[in-house]
Amino acid sequence: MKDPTFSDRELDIMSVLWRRGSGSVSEVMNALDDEVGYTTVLKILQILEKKGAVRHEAEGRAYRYFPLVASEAAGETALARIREKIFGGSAELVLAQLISGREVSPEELERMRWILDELEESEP
Amino acid sequence: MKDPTFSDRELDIMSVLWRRGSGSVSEVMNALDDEVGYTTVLKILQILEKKGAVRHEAEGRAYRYFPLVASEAAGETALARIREKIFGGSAELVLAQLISGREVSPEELERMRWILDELEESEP
DNA sequence: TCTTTTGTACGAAGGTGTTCGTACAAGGGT
DNA sequence: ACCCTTGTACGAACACCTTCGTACAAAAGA
Repeated sequence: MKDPTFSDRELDIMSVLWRRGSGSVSEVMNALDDEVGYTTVLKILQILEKKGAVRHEAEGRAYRYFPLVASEAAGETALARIREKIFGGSAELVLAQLISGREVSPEELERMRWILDELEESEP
Repeated sequence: MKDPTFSDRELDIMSVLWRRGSGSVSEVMNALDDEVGYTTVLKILQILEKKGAVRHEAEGRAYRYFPLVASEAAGETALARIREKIFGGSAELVLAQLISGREVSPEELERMRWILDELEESEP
């Protein structure tokens, strides 16, 4: 699946699968923030399956769904679009927006510096 | 307009207005990457106007459209969603994805460090 | 065994996004 | 005066997303 993109509800459901690793229909339904009917969740999982974003295995009488698209791949696509269309292609502006208006712990800040350090080492 | 979100084509068009500051229908149409009919662009601008995302002024016989929603506001909404749903709420992971697989110039890297430095100063 | 529960499959309805055709108005050029 | 260009307005068509009702199957409980 190239350049994976997801609609709002699809993303909600993929998000559950990424967090938990897998999920039955009822597990996913209960993990969602909004109240969504059982058959609605099932339907969207079937749509995601047709798209190649998830697969399922039988588990007793029910199905267990697994993500096939990695969250990083979805993140790359989504982030690239935002950077390009909203921030004029500037990664700095994305970073600025990312940390503005939220408290970032010193530990997290440390780790973010570290990420930048690593980049510098690999690419001199 | 609270928590501004835009569909694909709407975002394309807002992006043009953000970059250029304003645009007539034909200016926007020509600035788009895809080939889109004149009346399609007009229609979407009218929809954006009804939503309160743009306004227009008469300019001769034509209209000139101006963005009312700031790109930062759209960016905040979009980025928050991605961080939450795709990266499990982690800003570090967003940063990691942001710089992975693209060359980042030393100057840009410097400026990104500087953004983190500034945050530390303001929030000790 | 009969009923209830738990599950999948599928179709239909309603909403939104996207596209363009067509209609119509105003100016410019000849 | 008459067309051609350039512009807005609007409706219709089509696709996709989201939701759920209904149908049906299988297992569990009475």
